[in-house]
Amino acid sequence: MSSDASPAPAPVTLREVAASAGVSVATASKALNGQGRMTAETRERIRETARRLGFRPNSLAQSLLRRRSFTVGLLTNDTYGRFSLPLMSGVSDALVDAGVSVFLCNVEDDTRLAQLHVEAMLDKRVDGIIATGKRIDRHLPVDLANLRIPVIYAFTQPDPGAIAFVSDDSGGARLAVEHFCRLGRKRIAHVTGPASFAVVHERAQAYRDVLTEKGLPVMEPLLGSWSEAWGHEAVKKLFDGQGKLSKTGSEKPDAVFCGNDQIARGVIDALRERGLGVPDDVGVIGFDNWQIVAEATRPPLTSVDMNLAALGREAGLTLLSLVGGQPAAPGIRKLPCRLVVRQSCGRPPDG
Amino acid sequence: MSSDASPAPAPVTLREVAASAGVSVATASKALNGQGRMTAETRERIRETARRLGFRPNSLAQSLLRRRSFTVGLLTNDTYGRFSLPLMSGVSDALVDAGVSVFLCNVEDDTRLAQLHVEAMLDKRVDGIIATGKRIDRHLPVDLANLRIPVIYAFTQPDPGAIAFVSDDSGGARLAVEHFCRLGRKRIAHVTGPASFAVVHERAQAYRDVLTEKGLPVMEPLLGSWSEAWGHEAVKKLFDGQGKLSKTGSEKPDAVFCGNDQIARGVIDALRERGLGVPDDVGVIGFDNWQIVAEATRPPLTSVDMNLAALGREAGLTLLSLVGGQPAAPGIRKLPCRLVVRQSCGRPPDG
DNA sequence: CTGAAAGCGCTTACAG
DNA sequence: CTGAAAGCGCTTACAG
Repeated sequence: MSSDASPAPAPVTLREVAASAGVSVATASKALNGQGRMTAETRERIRETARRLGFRPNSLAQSLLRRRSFTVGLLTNDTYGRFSLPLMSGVSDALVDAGVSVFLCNVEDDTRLAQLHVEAMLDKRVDGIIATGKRIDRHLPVDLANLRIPVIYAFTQPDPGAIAFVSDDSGGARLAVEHFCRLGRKRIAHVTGPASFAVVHERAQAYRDVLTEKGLPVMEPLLGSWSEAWGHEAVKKLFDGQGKLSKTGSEKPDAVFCGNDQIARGVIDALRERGLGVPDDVGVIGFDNWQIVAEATRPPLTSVDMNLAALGREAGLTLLSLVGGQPAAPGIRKLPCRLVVRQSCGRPPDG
Repeated sequence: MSSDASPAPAPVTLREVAASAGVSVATASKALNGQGRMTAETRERIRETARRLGFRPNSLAQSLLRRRSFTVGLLTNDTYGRFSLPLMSGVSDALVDAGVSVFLCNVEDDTRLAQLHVEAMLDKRVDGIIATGKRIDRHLPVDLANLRIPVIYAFTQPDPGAIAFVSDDSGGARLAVEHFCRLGRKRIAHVTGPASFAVVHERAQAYRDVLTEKGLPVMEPLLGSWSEAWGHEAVKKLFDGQGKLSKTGSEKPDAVFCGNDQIARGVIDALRERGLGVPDDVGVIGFDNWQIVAEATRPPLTSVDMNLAALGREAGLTLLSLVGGQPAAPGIRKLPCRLVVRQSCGRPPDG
């Protein structure tokens, strides 16, 4: 009972199991671990005794011997994290079945706090560390380069020579733009976030590449903030006054690929407010597939999903194999995004 | 280096420090822990040696002796959790300074998974457990009642006789409705979530109580889903046809208190679409203070904040004191909400 | 003032 | 086939 002040009964130890079964602790240990050689009856008797007493080995003692704590540290600065959360749950899922538990370390952007957490992890002899964050192009405020345990970076800026998993933003952007092309859209605009984000450039380049490949006009991407308000403003820029399509003169876009779902939401609302139909007049695709936003948008938003839970899984499994002594090549692994189709793009012309 | 296959150098042990300083491990231990009696020079020499070698005590060994692992388990089923996240970061912040690390256990609504995590926690000899979830009136899919370590419930249904922290939803609702009254609103409606949620009734009752106290007309709360779509629909019900105010006949509301921010967002959008101004014609208040929604709403949404980070802090500190052997009375502690005023309610009449 | 010994709970060679 | 011994890295009475 949580509120009961009575002294908690100590957990039963191997020594007690051994005594109760009339064997030595060594034999008891071997019986339970399937090690050594003994009669099947002895082994079964010991196992039965352990079961009866509710014996569970003290993981701290085991860790001390094995030099392996079956814990890992998960560092993140994405406190209110819509990015961290799926990633964390992916990591956790990948590890729980291996009996590995995850320490959650909220480091904010605070070097002192980050240092504190890293030291706590090291003191607790975690088997490895996963570093994650809220953007791919920023490093956590702490140096993880020369630890004596494996480190995996996921969705955050890695140290040189490290192993990192990130989403393939370029591929994700291609998915979106190619989807528009497949639907017969011809004048595709791109409204995205600030120039200070690496992904803004990466996605914009993919946008340009696809349009160039398809022989469609490329509009200069509109950079702004990651907000609905910017979505509204961008629609004003795109649909007021003369259009700015490089090849076709003054025609208005019939599709907008947005850098995130909030921008897309703003774009869709602004289009509706000026009497433009989505998807009939203009198709819209977002990025992040933030379910709660994408589904509330009218109509529900088609969006690029970065597969962050899968990314977390991969990071977790790779860390596990590193801890297990398997080698792994350093470098940045880009994991594919996927397009989640809802109703903001319409059907193919022949569909 | 994470990707380097060279054998990791073992961490330096107390034995090495002792050898290097020319003392016994016992003396070294005492020197570093400020225990025992020895000359100031000896102590300082040992400390200096430890510092020079980068000695950090193995927390696993210490835990084994002290019967205290300086870890706690945090169970949650709020995977994509906008509720869990601030709560978790509150817990983590409260504990990190005490050197206590937090195991993140994502149990979903899966009994097997929850059991697995609880056993892992017990095996790892966590000092205590914090159970949290996505709603106050649902129990996690696992029994935490008779563990031999303290358990604190936070924002989830507790076991009888346990210690729990929850938000004061009734008080939060009062805050909202009284704010409307203070601004001179007279016909205040309430649009909220499904009847299956306890908080729906608790908040609705507070809504009725305040209006009754103030002698204002009480409208029957409109129950629906926690979605923007329901916000739209509710506006239709409230503003189409004849009004349904019990005392004043057919007058339309001049204020809507919403059960969450998404409903509020839908209400505000719907009002604007029918040409009603917020806050001039109708004031709107939400619940949850989900920043990203509240700030994107036009105008930005006044909302009730459940202070979940503070709730997490309290839960963490209380667990700490329980672990430290302080007694604490069982029962449910309701922590106050706060009203975050933005622009959806207007200024007071004389403001 | 300092060190040898015992021990936390377990595992793993090594004897018998 | 089973057990005594040593040891993981540390701390804490207890001697000296």
